[in-house]
Amino acid sequence: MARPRAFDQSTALDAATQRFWAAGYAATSVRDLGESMGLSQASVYNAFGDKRALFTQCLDHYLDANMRARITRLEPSLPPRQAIETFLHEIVERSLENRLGCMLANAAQEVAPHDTVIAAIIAERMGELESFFRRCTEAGQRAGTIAASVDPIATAQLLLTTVMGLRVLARGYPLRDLLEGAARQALSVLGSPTTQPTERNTP
Amino acid sequence: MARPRAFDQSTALDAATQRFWAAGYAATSVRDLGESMGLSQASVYNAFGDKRALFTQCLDHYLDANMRARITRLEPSLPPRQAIETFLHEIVERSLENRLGCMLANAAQEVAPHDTVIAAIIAERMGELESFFRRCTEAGQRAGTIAASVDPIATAQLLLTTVMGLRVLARGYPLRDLLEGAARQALSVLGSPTTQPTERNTP
DNA sequence: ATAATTCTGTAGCGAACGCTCCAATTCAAC
DNA sequence: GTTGAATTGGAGCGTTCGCTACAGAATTAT
Repeated sequence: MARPRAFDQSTALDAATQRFWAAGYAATSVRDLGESMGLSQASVYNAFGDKRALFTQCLDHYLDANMRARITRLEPSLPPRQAIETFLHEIVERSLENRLGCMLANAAQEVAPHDTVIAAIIAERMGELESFFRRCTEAGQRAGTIAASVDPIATAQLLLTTVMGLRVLARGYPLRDLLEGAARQALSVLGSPTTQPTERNTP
Repeated sequence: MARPRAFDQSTALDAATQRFWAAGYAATSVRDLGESMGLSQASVYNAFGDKRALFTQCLDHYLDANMRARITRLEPSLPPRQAIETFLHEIVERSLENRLGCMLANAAQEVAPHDTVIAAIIAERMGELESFFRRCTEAGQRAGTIAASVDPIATAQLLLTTVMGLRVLARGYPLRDLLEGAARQALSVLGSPTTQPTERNTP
């Protein structure tokens, strides 16, 4: 009983996400977003609300498609220690492919201090990543691949911090050697594997 | 033979730095900066050039007054391992005092990808911090307070990454327990002290 | 076909942006 | 005291900002 949308909502959200990811919130105008999505400004507002509402949708979209997808892909399919290692290695590779960094880290720095709603989203998602690292650490200890002496909570906290730090370096100091060295050293807190070696690509 | 400035250049730079630090580059207008400095727009442009030039001066000013000052204060006055530990503890404390995070990390994320000159400044300063951590690690090994088995380069890379990560978390997930746990775990890669205990505040 | 309802592009709103011009003011040098 | 160079505040330049009003196009229920 009404005219249907001439564009795909999810595709448009992808395009907008890419823009926000690359340029940040303040430096991206609604005109830029419309151009990326192939829409007029009116359609943007009609379909997504105002700029801030669109940003939160993009942030959720990004986190579902990247961080959460990575967790749900790695956690059930790999031994816990390898899941942690692969997560970090993938972050390093993605960080070297482009210098966009992580939209979560970018948003945490630019938007969170001035927007309590978005800050809550960010804190929740960071907690989600921290929990993933803690679950994997504890599972690795039960499996004997991670030293029983390490503190799973502090380890998860360090790994979360490391991921965020890597994402900052990806934007400001993007050297492969640096990112790989930091990731390798962070993983060293898991201790030597006690049953089977799970290290990869470490000369 | 000319009218002198009615304001102190350094004081004004402090005020501008605070503004940029809190709100970022794009979200701070020259009118905001003038208001913070107590100057009209014309005086701002006359004394500091355009907005971008002012930002680079603020960034340098911030880094000299914070990061570099911290290094030059700690490195000569503390044993190397304690210098590293104190550096991280101070970062945690500063991060909990306010949620401004680190202007270096903020700039790396917001400005560096779109400005090669500022990107070069940022990379150089990050290298400076990395070098500090490496020097301290090597000195600690010579002094016997840091395990000889650790890799000083990778350790410095991890510590740099940790500092950047802590600064992101300070803005998006500012929990004392999280920051302290991450810092403690990062310091654990230095190994157990072999001569005298230098740990502090670890229950 | 007609009516009802939603989408789309254009145009434009007021406000804020970075930046500049200019007359008035101020103070060291002479 | 006069001169001259630099600083100052205010007005305003053109542009872009987030957002909206509105008329026409497009589609389904009747």
